[in-house]
Amino acid sequence: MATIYEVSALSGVSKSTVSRVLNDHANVSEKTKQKVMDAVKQLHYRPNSTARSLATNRSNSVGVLVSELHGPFYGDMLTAIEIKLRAAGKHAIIAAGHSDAASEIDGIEFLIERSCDALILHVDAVSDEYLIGLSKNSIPFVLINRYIEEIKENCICLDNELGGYLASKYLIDQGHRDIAYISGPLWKKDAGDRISGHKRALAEANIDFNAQLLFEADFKVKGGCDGMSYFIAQKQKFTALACANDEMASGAMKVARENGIKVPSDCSIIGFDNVFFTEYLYPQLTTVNFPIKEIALMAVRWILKNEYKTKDFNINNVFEPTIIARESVQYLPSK
Amino acid sequence: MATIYEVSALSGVSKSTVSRVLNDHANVSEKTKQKVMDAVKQLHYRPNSTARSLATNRSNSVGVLVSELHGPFYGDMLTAIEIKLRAAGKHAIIAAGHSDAASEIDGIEFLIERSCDALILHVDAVSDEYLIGLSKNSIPFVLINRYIEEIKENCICLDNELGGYLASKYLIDQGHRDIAYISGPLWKKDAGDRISGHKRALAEANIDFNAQLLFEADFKVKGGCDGMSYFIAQKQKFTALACANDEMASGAMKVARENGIKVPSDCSIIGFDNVFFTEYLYPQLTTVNFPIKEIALMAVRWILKNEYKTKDFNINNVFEPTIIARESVQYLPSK
DNA sequence: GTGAAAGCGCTAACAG
DNA sequence: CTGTTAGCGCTTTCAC
Repeated sequence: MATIYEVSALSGVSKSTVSRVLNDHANVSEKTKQKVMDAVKQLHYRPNSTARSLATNRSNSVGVLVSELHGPFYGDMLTAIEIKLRAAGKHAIIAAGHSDAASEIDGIEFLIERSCDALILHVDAVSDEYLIGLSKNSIPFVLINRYIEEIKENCICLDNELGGYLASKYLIDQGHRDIAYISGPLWKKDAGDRISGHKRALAEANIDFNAQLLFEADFKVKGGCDGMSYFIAQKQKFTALACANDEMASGAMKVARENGIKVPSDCSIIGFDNVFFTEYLYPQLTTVNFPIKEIALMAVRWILKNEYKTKDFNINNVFEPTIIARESVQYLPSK
Repeated sequence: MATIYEVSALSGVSKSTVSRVLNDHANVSEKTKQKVMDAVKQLHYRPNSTARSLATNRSNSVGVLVSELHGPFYGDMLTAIEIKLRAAGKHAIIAAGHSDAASEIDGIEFLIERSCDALILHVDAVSDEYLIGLSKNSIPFVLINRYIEEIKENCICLDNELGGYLASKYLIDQGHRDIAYISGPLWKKDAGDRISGHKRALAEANIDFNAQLLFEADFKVKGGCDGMSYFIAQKQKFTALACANDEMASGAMKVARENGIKVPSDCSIIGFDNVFFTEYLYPQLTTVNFPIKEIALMAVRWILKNEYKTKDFNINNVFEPTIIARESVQYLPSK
């Protein structure tokens, strides 16, 4: 790899000047600029960004930490972030936290060390305190899908409680009163919020919350399978099932089918997230839309505004979920 | 952020010595080691990896370039890579190429600039020549899912031709002779290989290839929908459909259902990749297994062996696909 | 407009 | 065992 020295030598100017033309600084004559550019081309020169970072203490790259790398949800999020960042001439450095506090902190520190200018974090295991502490640090960051009062300006999230409420309200409006619920891990904030919304909807309709109709799973397909199997074994009556995400809903649907339970005629099912494949399930899954793409884009705007001062965007910190009605929920006439 | 100078000052030793203990070099007395460690702890010192990279010309991070960041396929691949790399104390820097040659090259150069030690590439737009040229460069890289004769040692891939062959052979063995095919973009090597395999299976069974039963799509769900719609409109007779990937198969299944075509009794469908959600479709999709996780892991082993000389792994360059029989293909009794 | 020189934070010979 | 001295490749005052 050619260095700035060689460019300087070949073009016959000092390396300061080379640096100037490379960085579009004012006060460089057209002629020398041309000479430098020619040398650059001839040598296939590309500045070494490590050296540049060291000198400027700035890397034009933002670190993105997500809990998981797979799953449709994170995929959509990362894609949106990468495209938007790249369009702004910045780069994304992506790492995974695997929903484990130590691993998440390790990931954050890795990204800071790599001299990222700013961070986009989607973490759930790390404590609020850690994050609040981090905010006193110099590195700016946005938190996706998490709300912490003390640093709410840094948070961009969905109103999960409202989502949980809307889902169950939708079921209730369709005539259901015996509603089972498959939750995510209750220690996760979003899982907790969604179930709170569920309970609020029940309360509003004067339906007692039945603990036997609650199953705590893991946000994965398998958990949905387990949940449905559990409910079937319990022999509890339920005409509808709300799931805290779509993967679990698809698992539940599969088990229902295997047990001869018809969806939606025997049991209505509603998901959460509106992940791409919900549309390809049979029946197509009714779910709650999680505008993850918009949220991810907003996170990038936040970074562009607060770290790179590119433009003065309006930042919207909380997004509202909406119901996507498809085929998996059916009206239940009251007896 | 504290620097090595401050650690040196606080502990009362030179920065070389600090550097030595930080890097576990031999010949440092227990006592000074302790002093340094104390200072490190006290100052919350973490070495700046940018400076370190510049000095060593090595970053302990490997660049991963994929065509897309979303989709179950890439998600599984990235997860496997990230976990394995991290277990070896290395880090992944991930970028996307978006199946566009310029963008892919840009991504590769970005990763090189960031002084990655090695690269894992999953690219399809960039030319063979570029890659061959790159191999003459100093940076080692593995190519996932692409075979180039000249640099075959760097390639880790699936035998796509065999996969295409097996899929259609499976259909033929089930009694089908009128087989439609929805392909990926034909300029992509893997799409081309898969269809070659399809043709070989047909030829072997003395079935003429019918160009009207071929639809070139884009490997996306939408393409599968379009393909199925096209075949229906054509009014060509076909009792089975092979799709070059699962997303397209799911799209085709959806359109079939919307048109009253029952899968598999009216039309058998086979996919390719064995992506996680195939199991949650209805009927569950019969498909060709693409051991992407194993392939991704092998790529990391390649890097560990060739760049970091950690262990002398055995490298397996080509993997074989297998049929995963589920519910979407049915035996067709000959008349 | 352009060059010289210092320095970003760290590692790596080379002495001692 | 430890300190001194050069850099790694680039940016950035400060002179001219």
